[in-house]
Amino acid sequence: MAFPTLNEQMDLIKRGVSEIIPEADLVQKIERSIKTNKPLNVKLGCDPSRPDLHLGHSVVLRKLRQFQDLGHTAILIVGDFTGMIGDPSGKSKTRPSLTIEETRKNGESYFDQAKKILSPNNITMIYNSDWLGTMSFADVIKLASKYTVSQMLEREDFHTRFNNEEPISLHEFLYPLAQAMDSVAIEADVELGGTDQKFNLLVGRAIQREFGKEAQVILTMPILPGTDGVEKMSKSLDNYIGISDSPREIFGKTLSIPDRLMFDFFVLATNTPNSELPAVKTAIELHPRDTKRRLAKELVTLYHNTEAATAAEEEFDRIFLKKDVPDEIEEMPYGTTGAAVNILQLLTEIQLVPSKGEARRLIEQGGVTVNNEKISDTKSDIQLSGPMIIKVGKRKFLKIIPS
RNA sequence: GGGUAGGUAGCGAAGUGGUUAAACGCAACAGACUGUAAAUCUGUCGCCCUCGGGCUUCGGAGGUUCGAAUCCUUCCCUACCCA
Repeated sequence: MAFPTLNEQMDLIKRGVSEIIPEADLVQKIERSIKTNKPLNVKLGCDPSRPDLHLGHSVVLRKLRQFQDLGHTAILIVGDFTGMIGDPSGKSKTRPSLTIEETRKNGESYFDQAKKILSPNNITMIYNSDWLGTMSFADVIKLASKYTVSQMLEREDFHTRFNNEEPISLHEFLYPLAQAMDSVAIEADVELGGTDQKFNLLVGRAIQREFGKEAQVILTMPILPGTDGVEKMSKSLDNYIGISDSPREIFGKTLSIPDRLMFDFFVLATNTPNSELPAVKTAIELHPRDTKRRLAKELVTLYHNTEAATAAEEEFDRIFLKKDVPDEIEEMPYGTTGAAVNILQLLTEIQLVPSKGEARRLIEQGGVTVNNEKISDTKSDIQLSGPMIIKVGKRKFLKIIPS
């Protein structure tokens, strides 16, 4: 097959990237690849500690996909071994370690989800226990001898934690080295990662050289902020848009991002062509609401389809503009017909609200309706006369069915 | 092994005997408004209860006191310095 020209490749590769280190090496590698008709090995290590993928992960996966589209080979490394360490990059705390079984299981699920973004044609998935698992303690000592403590402390989070007198476990120093061994093992030409991975990726270059290999080029992508607009998108902060979320959720959550984040989302998380990006920027200024809707629809389309996107938008309007109810509501059998239940008891028993105190607050704040009627008294009793729709806040719905 | 400084609500961070269920910031939630689950404004943000109040929280356990997150003892955890 013929590769696109250098310029075409670089245009696509450079979209949205934070850094390419060093860019000249990348150019050289691509030129050679074109000349010899040999694809580059593009490495992405996936962190199997969190099994659910969201748009944050998609940024770098999408970059990998772009390399695939250019004809290169994607090598997805499931860090089943490094998962036992738990990558502490960008974290202020040591991560909990996983067992190899857990990381394997998460790796499978990661791959399943990544398939929504990656092409199945030119991809290899490998577990790094393949090579890390066969290293002896002597091998590890030898590997560890190739890096110094001061070099490790150059990494920002280590540095900060050290200065703040926070704990750094010894095994955390092994993580970058282990990840570097991955690059040695698969002879990576390029390794992708978030900007928080920069240090680890650079160690890969150094260790590849130590092992007499050509050093990889590193390509870092910006970290996508979460829906709160403050923290990095992550499941534990519940500020994420999952790629397996329902159309309704993707649409709604997207509309909840702050306006200033819109452009980054377009660049990093959608297929909007480079040529259209300037127009998008203008549109954000002129019609922020419509542009955010467009973003939301594009994201739904990406992970579902166009029809789902249209439906999600219609449903959104129905729920939030017309204050109507969604057309599909979760149902739950509850109580017996004819019985009367106190509203606080009802809300906590169906678990729409964690405590009666919170239920009381919500009612006082006017956030609870039953069959579209606002409940204003916390002492109200609800007559269970048939299926009833309970709404709490803006977006929690449940239909209860008395027996 | 010795010494010192720490461990406060989802996070960050005040508070060193009593109007402290615990300032403030972030995040979250509700309402109003709008251009959207944006922005802004208001309110909420330990549990229970009807207002009023009751109960349990500040690493764990015990103690002093009318009264402790705040003082003492002991245990656990972290960092730093010395050996």
